[in-house]
Amino acid sequence: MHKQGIRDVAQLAGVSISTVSRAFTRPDLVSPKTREKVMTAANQLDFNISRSATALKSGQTFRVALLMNQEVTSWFNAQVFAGLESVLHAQGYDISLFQHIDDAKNRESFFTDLPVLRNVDAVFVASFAIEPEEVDALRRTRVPIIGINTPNIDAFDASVCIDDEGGMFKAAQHMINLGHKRIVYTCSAPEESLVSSIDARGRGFVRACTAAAEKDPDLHWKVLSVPRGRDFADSALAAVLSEEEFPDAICCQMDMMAIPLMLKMQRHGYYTPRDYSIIGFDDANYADTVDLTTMRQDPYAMGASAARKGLALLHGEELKEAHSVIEPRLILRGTDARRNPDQPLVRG
Amino acid sequence: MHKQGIRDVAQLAGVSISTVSRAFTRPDLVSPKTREKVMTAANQLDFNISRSATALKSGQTFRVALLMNQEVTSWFNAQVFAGLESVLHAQGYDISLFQHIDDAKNRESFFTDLPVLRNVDAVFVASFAIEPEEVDALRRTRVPIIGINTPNIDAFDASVCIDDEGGMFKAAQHMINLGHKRIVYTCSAPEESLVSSIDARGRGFVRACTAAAEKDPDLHWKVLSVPRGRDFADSALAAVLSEEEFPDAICCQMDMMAIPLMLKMQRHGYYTPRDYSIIGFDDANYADTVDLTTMRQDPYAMGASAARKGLALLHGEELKEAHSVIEPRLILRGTDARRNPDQPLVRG
DNA sequence: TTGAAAGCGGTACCAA
DNA sequence: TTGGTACCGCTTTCAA
Repeated sequence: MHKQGIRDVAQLAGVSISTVSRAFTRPDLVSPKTREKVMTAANQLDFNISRSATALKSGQTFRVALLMNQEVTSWFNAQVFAGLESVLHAQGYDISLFQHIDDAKNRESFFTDLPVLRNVDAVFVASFAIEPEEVDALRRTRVPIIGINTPNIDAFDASVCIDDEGGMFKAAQHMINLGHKRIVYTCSAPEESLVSSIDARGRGFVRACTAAAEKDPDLHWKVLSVPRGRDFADSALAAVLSEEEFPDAICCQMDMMAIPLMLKMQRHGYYTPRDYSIIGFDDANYADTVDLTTMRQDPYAMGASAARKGLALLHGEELKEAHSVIEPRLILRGTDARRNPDQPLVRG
Repeated sequence: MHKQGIRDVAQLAGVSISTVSRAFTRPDLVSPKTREKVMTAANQLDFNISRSATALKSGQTFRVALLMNQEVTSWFNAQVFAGLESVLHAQGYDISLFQHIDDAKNRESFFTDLPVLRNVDAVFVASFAIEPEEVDALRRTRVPIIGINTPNIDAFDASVCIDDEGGMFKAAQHMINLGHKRIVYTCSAPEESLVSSIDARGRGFVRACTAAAEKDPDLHWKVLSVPRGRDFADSALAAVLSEEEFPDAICCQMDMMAIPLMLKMQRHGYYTPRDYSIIGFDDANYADTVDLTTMRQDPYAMGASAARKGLALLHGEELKEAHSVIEPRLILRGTDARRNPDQPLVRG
């Protein structure tokens, strides 16, 4: 039994191929009984409209590209992907995924070969900055380019970003307000090759602490930067434990840093909130389980929002708000406590 | 400036469109200097071969479907997706994702509308069983159907599964061998509508315990089943804590259950491995951080393997081994310890 | 090595 | 409301 095409259906139903096409795409233009005949025939022959043919004819590709750092499997990337998917799949779009764009080789080959040229209807960029010349390359696709948590937004037709700097400013301010005097910020060092959206968080921390330290000479703060990589949490743990004085508050660049840190700190005798306060960023997996106070962002919602903007753009609509900035929200849980000023700082 | 097509390139390069086509797809059939001319022209006009047109002409769709339970964002699903993606993307295939097939409505509409009919080159099914009539529906697509951790494999052209039952048998046996006498299995209850691959794990537990209890009358075991859903870990915690006697060993259906359990148990004064042993299943996120002894499976590798099988199948190749079963591996970490027979069981 | 031309499976305009 | 038909952009056979 051969593959059945639109003309087989037309023949079986005793109508023209135009009518078959309309029965699928504009059913309202076909009389009910004709439509019925067509659908019966189609069902009988296991026929369905070919997306490739529709795409070719329409000039659309029904495909978008998603560029990301590292793996899809990370919490942030998976959420963004799922958010995009939730609105795009329903509209008949596939997502063509380009992972590990932070790898210099991938990046180079992506932007020179530009496999997306004439092959996607929109490009989404998640959480890293693209260079001016890469922007130029992307522009050649002549499709909307939408940023999600991208450090610079001017290169994009639209964007959805959280206020990384403001969020970490709030987190640090919260620690300051609790009376903490020795505050550290643990983070993975920015990479020279790639500006990532989370690098702005450090600036928020520094800004809050600088301002507070001016008014309060007893307040000390420090940035503990460790290499990005598999074991960055262990590196951060080592960095904290080898400080001259144990901090009474830790601001973490992200929950994936904060959670291992607080868990492993226990093994060294430090308990939160008894001995120190700790605040994360993201409200990622297990943050609620370990009762971590953190700054919440919702990458799923950001992905969905970006997808809606992209869709609007490629339908030629004007966006009311092309660039959205979302404020992360302080989620108070159990790892922050007011410092008792009479109690000396704990030592290991 | 209008969109540039193959004939614009042909004209600019002073060749025919056939030559342009060949320059891209069969460069070896074109003389070097002609190819050079074509590529220069193509680059100048931002031209690239259209995947839609290639797809239409070739009869392939360059798209596969992936059906899954629940969200892509869960550890297992994200890993499987990434594994598939890692081999399929490189070969020019997109993945069309169908999530939440466990939802009765989605499931119904998917199998009756069958949107994948004539629109994918292969179908992958992750971690749930499909009904005989659903198999029939899928068969109408006339494309290879590949299972990943599917309870029944006979419906599939190929499959990659782990031995869920055998793995949990090993886990339980390990607890038994450590001398534990009150062993519980915590799990989320199977759903009536959907057979999931993890439901086999309970059988492995029961089999190991039944055999051991026959030889050792002091050995007691029990299955603690809680409703599937958002707070299944809290339900399991409650179930364990409200047992008449606190167990000395806990086998968990999955790490996502074991990790919250061991963490929250601490708040109630129970520490592992001091007071009880606990073993998970999956080796998922944070299992290493919390030092959880567990059974490892590698869904990323399974996805990649399934993808390779699917590709082979749709190229018409014979598979050496259509159905693979992978044994999960016991990863010994810090949450299991030999029970001291002289020490009475702890009480809360 | 290159070119001409027939389709792949639809869509949509124009006519009836 | 329905049918005829010219494409959409590429691949591929056949001929030159």
